[in-house]
Amino acid sequence: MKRVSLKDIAAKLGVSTSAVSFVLNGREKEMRIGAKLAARIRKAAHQAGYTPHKVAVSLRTGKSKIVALIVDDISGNFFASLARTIEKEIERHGYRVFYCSTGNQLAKGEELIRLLLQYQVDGFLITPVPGMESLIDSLLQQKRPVVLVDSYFPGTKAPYVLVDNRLGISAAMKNLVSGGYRKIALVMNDVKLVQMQERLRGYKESLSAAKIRFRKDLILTTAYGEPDQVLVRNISAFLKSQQPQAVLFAANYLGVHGLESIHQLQWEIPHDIAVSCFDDHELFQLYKPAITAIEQPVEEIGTTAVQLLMHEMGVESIHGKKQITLPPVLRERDSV
Amino acid sequence: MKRVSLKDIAAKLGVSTSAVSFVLNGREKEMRIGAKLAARIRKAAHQAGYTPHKVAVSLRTGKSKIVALIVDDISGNFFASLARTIEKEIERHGYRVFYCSTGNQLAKGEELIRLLLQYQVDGFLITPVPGMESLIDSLLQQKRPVVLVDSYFPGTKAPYVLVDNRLGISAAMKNLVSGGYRKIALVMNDVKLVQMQERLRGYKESLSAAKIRFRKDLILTTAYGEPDQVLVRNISAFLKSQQPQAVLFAANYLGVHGLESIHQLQWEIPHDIAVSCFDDHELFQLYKPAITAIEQPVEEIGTTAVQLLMHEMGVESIHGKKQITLPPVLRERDSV
DNA sequence: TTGAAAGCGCTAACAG
DNA sequence: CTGTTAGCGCTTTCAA
Repeated sequence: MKRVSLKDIAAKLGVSTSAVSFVLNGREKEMRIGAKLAARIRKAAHQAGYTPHKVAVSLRTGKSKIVALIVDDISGNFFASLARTIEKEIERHGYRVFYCSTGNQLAKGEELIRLLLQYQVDGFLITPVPGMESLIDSLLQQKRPVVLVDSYFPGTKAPYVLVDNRLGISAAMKNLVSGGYRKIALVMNDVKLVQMQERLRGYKESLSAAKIRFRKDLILTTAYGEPDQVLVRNISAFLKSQQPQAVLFAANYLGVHGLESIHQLQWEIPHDIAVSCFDDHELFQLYKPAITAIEQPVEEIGTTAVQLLMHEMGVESIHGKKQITLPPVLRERDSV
Repeated sequence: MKRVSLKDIAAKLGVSTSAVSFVLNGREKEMRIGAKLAARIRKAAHQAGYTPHKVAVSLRTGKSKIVALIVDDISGNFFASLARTIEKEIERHGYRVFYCSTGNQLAKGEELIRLLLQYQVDGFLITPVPGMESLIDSLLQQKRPVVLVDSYFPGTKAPYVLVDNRLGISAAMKNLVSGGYRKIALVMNDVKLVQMQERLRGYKESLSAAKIRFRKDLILTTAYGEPDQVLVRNISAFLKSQQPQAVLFAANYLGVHGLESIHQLQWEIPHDIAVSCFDDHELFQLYKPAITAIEQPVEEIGTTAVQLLMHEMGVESIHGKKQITLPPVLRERDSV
């Protein structure tokens, strides 16, 4: 039982393939094909169970109706929710999503993009990592539709959408300060991404707004990618030596491991130390006590990213800014 | 700046496209093309930055070097780890993975498979859900390479790989029984999948092995997909009315929510109730007390699945059984 | 040893 | 109003 092709059904009806093609693409007016012929074609196609051969269409048109979502870690928490809303949103526009992860390796990112280009993907949704800058620029130069998600490069021309990192940290800090905490530590990582810088900036600004002196030794910068064990140990040592009244984790994986550190130190939350974290995590609601966190508006990020991309691909035009930051939500719980 | 095509480089060298094609595919011997010509061709292709047009190749050969991984929930925990190992393993064989989720809707699964077939994917890795049976059978009939992961249909001809569910539950039960618990409740769900049945069977067998009478009222069967709130409430009510000495959760999401129920009841683990769970979760290590769980050998499942699929695709031949169950690992922690 | 040529299935310019 | 035809870029058979 072979596939039925356009040609097959054209032959059966004794009409030309082009007639069939146009009708089936709903463009019969352009060819001014008679209504009864159109009906016959549609009926025959349906009866034969015809479905277009996407690969052939793609080869012919240079389009694939596929967009790629490239993240650095497909098993991450943020990705999981993002993927879902993006998929749903993209489907509404008749596209499909191809998920890819670079596993935090730049080389793999390049390779991946080359490959995706070979597969004729129509657009890219990318959560950029350091060093990807030139790659993305070259995509831009080739006029490929690209939208950056969750981060961006300063000065980039690419549209992007991400949470307002500074605002998020400010909200968390305000919450801490109004709780009476003044010796507030920050645990961040050394990833050279805008969002980390913004979070640090938010921290500093909040301190000065609260007239608290900034102390460099209250900041721990961990190496990204170091083994969990080491991370936990480092955070423990840091907290032990600094004895802060409160600690703000600048990423959810830092918070998750930080909790472990605090547990090892046998400190009670919030009695011995208050805890707050940027980016929420399933665990934080369930933890005893529940951990206060800043939640990213993942859904909104997803839908906005798709909208921007559709605009870039000329599918749907939107007005207004193409570089967007969205407000986060402070989830006050029991750890402060 | 246009793509360079095979033809371009053939034209530049004044040779035929077929010569170029054969050389670039490393099949020059078959055509017995001269070594110096081959070298020239390779050099020119490299200089021109030639990369084959995958879509054209796919159209011509009917192959795409893409394998689809279809799961019901892409944001699930199990998927995350599975995806990573599968991706790594598949790449070793020169293939790519296309991740897809059906969102637990059968209709979407069908649609998805049709689509993937249109894109010429070469093989399928599927975590089956009830009702998918006929879909998978039809794939099998079309001689499409398919490997089932994490579940299977009784009597299916398709190769599959999954954890030994019965063994896992037995290990957990033995652990519980040897801890002196005799009134052991089981919280499961109503999904009509082999693995749930196997878990139930493991539970019953373990009871009789320990000479404990099976009591139907010690089993709670929750509706899959009911809202979290409801689930938590149901588990609370169940535990409260049955007052078991220990509870075994048959899936990790049940465990996670069960923990919440226990917390609401203000019961102390393991003092008031011992807890064990099938399928580990990040949370269980961090929870206080840490929760004993049966860990699935996800990596092994992934690599085995890929191996089986490669065999099905005729890429690599393996011997031995094609329907495989792998032993789980009991992670003893503090909740028993 | 090499090259010409026939398509894979579809679209779209062009000619009736 | 409708049909012919020329490819998209590549593989592979067949002839030279």
